[in-house]
Parts: sequence; C-alpha cells; structure tokens
Amino acid sequence: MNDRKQHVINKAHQLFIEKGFQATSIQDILEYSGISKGTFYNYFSSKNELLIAIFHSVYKKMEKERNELLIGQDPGDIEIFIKQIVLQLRSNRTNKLVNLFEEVIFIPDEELKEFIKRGHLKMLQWLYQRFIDIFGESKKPYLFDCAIMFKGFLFENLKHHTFARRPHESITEVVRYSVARLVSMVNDVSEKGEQLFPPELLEQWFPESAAHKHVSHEEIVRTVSLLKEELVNHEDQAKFKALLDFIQSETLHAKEPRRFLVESAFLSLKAIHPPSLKWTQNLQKLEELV
Amino acid sequence: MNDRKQHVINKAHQLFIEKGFQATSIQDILEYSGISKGTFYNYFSSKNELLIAIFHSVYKKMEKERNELLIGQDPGDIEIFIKQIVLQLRSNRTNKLVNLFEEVIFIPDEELKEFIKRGHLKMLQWLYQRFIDIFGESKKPYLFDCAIMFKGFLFENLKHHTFARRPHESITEVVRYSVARLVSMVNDVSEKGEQLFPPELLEQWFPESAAHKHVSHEEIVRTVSLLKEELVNHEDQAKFKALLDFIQSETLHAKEPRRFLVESAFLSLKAIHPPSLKWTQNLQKLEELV
DNA sequence: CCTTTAAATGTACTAGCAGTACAAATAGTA
DNA sequence: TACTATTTGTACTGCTAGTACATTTAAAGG
Repeated sequence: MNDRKQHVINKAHQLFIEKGFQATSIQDILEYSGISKGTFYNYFSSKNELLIAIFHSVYKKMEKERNELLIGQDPGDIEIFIKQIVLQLRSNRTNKLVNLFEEVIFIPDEELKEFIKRGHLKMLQWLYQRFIDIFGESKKPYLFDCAIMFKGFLFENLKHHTFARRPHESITEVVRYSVARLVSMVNDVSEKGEQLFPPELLEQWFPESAAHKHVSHEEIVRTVSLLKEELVNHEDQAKFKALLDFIQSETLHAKEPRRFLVESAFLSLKAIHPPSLKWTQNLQKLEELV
Repeated sequence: MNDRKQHVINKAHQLFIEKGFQATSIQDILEYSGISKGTFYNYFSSKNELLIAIFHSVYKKMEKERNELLIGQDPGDIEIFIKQIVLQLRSNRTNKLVNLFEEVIFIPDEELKEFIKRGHLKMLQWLYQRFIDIFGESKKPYLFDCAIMFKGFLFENLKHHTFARRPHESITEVVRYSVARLVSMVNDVSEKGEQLFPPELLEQWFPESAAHKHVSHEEIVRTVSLLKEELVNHEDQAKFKALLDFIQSETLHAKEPRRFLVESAFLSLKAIHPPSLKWTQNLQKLEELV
C-alpha cells in the first residue's frame, strides 16, 4: 500500500468522522489531503471504493487488537470477552465504524451494500464462536440466536449511553450489564430449549472461504491456549510454550510463514515426554489448521 | 390536507419503498405522480419535507391501529401486546418505515434528524408504558432498560428473519420468541436489582408536550378498560359501556370534542347504582385526563 | 356569461455533485 | 541526459435539488 494513498485514506477518514460520508465531498477530500482530482481517481475508482478501503484498514487493525487480547488466555474466560468488547466499542467510538456502516448501508451501490452486510455477518460469526468458547459446545444450538440478540441490545444500550451523554469511561459498565443479560439469556433459552435460528444459517449466509479463514484464525489461538494448559507443571514448559508462541505468530502474523521452521517446531512438540491424550489430539488439530 | 397533495405523498412513498429515498429523484416523483415541478414545490419546500409528511401520515395510521387493539381489552394481557407488536411489524414491512428511518438518519439535515430521533423515542416511550401495564408498577425502575433492549433484539431478530427469507406469516413466531426473552429479562433484572438507565431519562429527553400527550392518550384507553371491567354483571352495563366508548372516541378521535356531551356523559356515569371504590377512583382519573 | 382569484404548469436557470478525459508539468530512475 | 511513471490542473459530461417566473388552466362569484 502506497504511503500517499494511505495518507489520503487517513485524511478522508478524519473528514468522514467529522462530517459524515455524504456531507463530505470529493473536493473536500482533495483539499484536505492536498492531492489533485487526477491522483484521487488514480488511487480509488470512486468515493465508495475509498470508503471500503477505509473500512478495510480500520477493521483489520481492530480485529488484530481484539484477537491479541486472546493470546495466551483462556478463551472461556468471560472477562477476556468483556475486554474484547470494550476494545471494539472504544475503537468504534474513535473511528465511527458502525456509524459509517449505518450511514452508508442504503446508498445505492451494490458492492458497498454487500461489503457492509459481510461486516455485520463477520461480527456475528465472531460472537457466535466466542460464545461457544464461553458457554460450551452443549449450548451451541442457542448461541447463534444469542449472538444476534446480544448484538442488538448491546448496540441499543450503547446508543442510549451516548445519547445520555454519559462519560466515555463508563462504557465498561454498559458492557458488563449487557453481558450479564447475555448470560441469563443463554441459561433461559437453553433451559427452555427454544431456538429461533439454527446456527447452520451462518454457514449458509457466509461465503465459505471468509468464514473458514476467520474461524481457523481464531481456532489456532484457541488450540494454542489449550495446549499451553496441558503444559502446566511440565519441566520444559517454557521451551514448549515458546515453540507454540512461535508457531502462532509465524502462521498468523508473518506474511510468508517459514514452513520448514514451523514443521520443525511441530517435530519438537510431538517429542514431548509424557504425551497426554488431549495434548496429541490438540496438537494434531493445530497441525491441520496450520 | 389536499387530495392532490395526499396523492403525491402516496406515490412518492411507493417509490421510496421500491427504490429507497436517495435513489429516488424528484424528477421520478414528478413523472410518477403526474405533477409539475412548480406544484411539487408548492406542496413541499424540499424533498426532506416530503419525507417527513410521509412519515407523519403512515405513523399516525399505525399508531391509531395499534391503539385500537387495546380498546376494551386488558392492558396487562401480554397477548394483546404481542398482537400490537405484530401489527406494527407488519405495517412496517409494507411501509418500510424503519428502513426509511435508518436510511435517512445520516442525511445532513437537522430537521430530519430531529424528527427521526423523536420517532425512536416515541417507540421507546410506548414500549415503556406498555411494560408498566404488563409487568406492574413494581418493576418500573427496570422497565426502561428493558424497553431499550427489547427494541434492540426484536429488530435484530426481525432483520435476520427477513435475511433468512422466512415467510412473512411467521413474524408472529419471532415476536413470541422475543417476548419470551423479554419476560425472562424483566425477571432477571428485577431479581438482581440491576439498572442501567433510570426511567427519568425519558422525560428528560422527550419534549414534555409530546410525551404527555402520548401518555394521556394511552392512559384514557387504559382507564376506560378498567372501568369496563367494573361494569361486568351490572344490570345497565350495555348503556354504561356505550357511554364510556362515546367519551373515548369523542376525546381521542374527534377534532373538536363536544364538551357538553362529554360532561353529560360523565354525569350519567357518576349516577351509577352501587358506586364501587375503584369505579369512582378511575372515573375521577378519566375525568382529569379528559 | 364574464371577471376575478387561485392553482398548476413548463421552462430556463443556478449551484453543487461524482466522475471522465487528457494534455502538460513534475519527479524519479537508469 | 533521456526515458518512464506519476501527478497535476482544467475543462468537460451528466446528474442532482432547488429557484424564478411568465403563462396557462381551472374554480368561484357576481
């Protein structure tokens, strides 16, 4: 990505945050970022494409930060989940991602619409996966419903939180309250056995590739965590943890993972002293994912 | 309201439903409704004002229908509430009110924004009042929170219902499911005593006049219902019920209520044979409201 | 039936918008 | 220095919302 191009993206994003997408003209962007019209249309084929570029760059960053919170932690710990949500809401408040999403969803442009729908589904997919971590596989049939509803009332609560001009810092309260509702809701629906939407819908809606990529991304982090738990009290735990961390960062963050290094790391991991059942199972799973 | 003007409103509404607000040009409206540009700007000072006129006319109708469902019914009956919600969602599906709301909320026009915000608050206010009917005064501190959250997850559920291309008729299932969640949620928050937003916020946000008018409107219907219940097994119940119905329709629907008729009706109602305590209390309340 | 008044029309106009085309200027590189 | 790629500025198209106003049509009243 061109530096200059990124600069335009940043400047335009700033303007969109301040004035909104529709109220910002291309002329504004040209003046504010100090480029000419010709250059602009060299970089982006349209104003809408620029917006998609902004979404991309901001969403990527947020996703990365959110996933980093999970590294080395217990995926089932609801406190981590709360932290992740707070992070995303904070990032949203500064970047106005959701606001832009909502502003733009009705603009007559199919590509843009599709992009935003996918963004929403991504969010839902992530929530669903995290709920499985937190509430366990047994609750699975109800967790998609809960993801939908949680998304609904979390954002509605947040909307009125900002509307009430409450201080930025107290977002955590809103999240804690919402999560408390979520927990009760999961119990409620699973006790009563009431389901509205089967989770299979998600796979149906979500173009396989993206869903799968996303899932495996999360799945690697999760599996690494589980493996680390197995290592507790092991004599060489430091060494093995380092190996696991290496595999994780190499596969997730490096642009071109060095295959041979990862493979050798797996060899070392397989040669662990007392190979517990869970360990070998998870290790195999991780290898497949990678 | 001019017939011709109403005709333009209808035609424009049709176009907005089909293509959306932004994708419909004034030229489209002129051709589709068969008027000239001059006439258009005689009726409406702008495209935005036309939209507000549409909102007004559709919302009024929906509000009326929804309130009529309550007439002569027990306001605490949750089945009636479900019917009201279904009605509103159906009306919304044909009129795309909410879609238009959402499309337009970010259009850079202060008047339009204010109008739409008020629409959302009205909805919230109504839900809150109905929840008090249904769950009782004792739950009041939590019912505003619940109204916010219910609004959030109801619409989110509905969004995915339409997204899943499920048949129109099964809306009732979605509503029943959502209401079931609501009931559990009310129990949950009131048991734990957790409150996020105090209901007083509503009065603070809502310009007094509108809120009050709205409340009393509903309140009359409610009080009349209660009075009718008192009449069961009374010898002249038919006559008294007719009097109550008359008062209700005269005050709510007539443009210039005939004061003297209403007053004489009250006189007749006060002269009831065995005046129970509840009866006189509620009658007095009704008189004050009127 | 004719006159007065009101409403509707059509057209030409302004100003702003997104996006295109392209020759000329500038910067980077070998 | 010469070649290449990028950047620039400007002029252009075709669309939009909204304005101005003289002209036509319809309605109402004496």
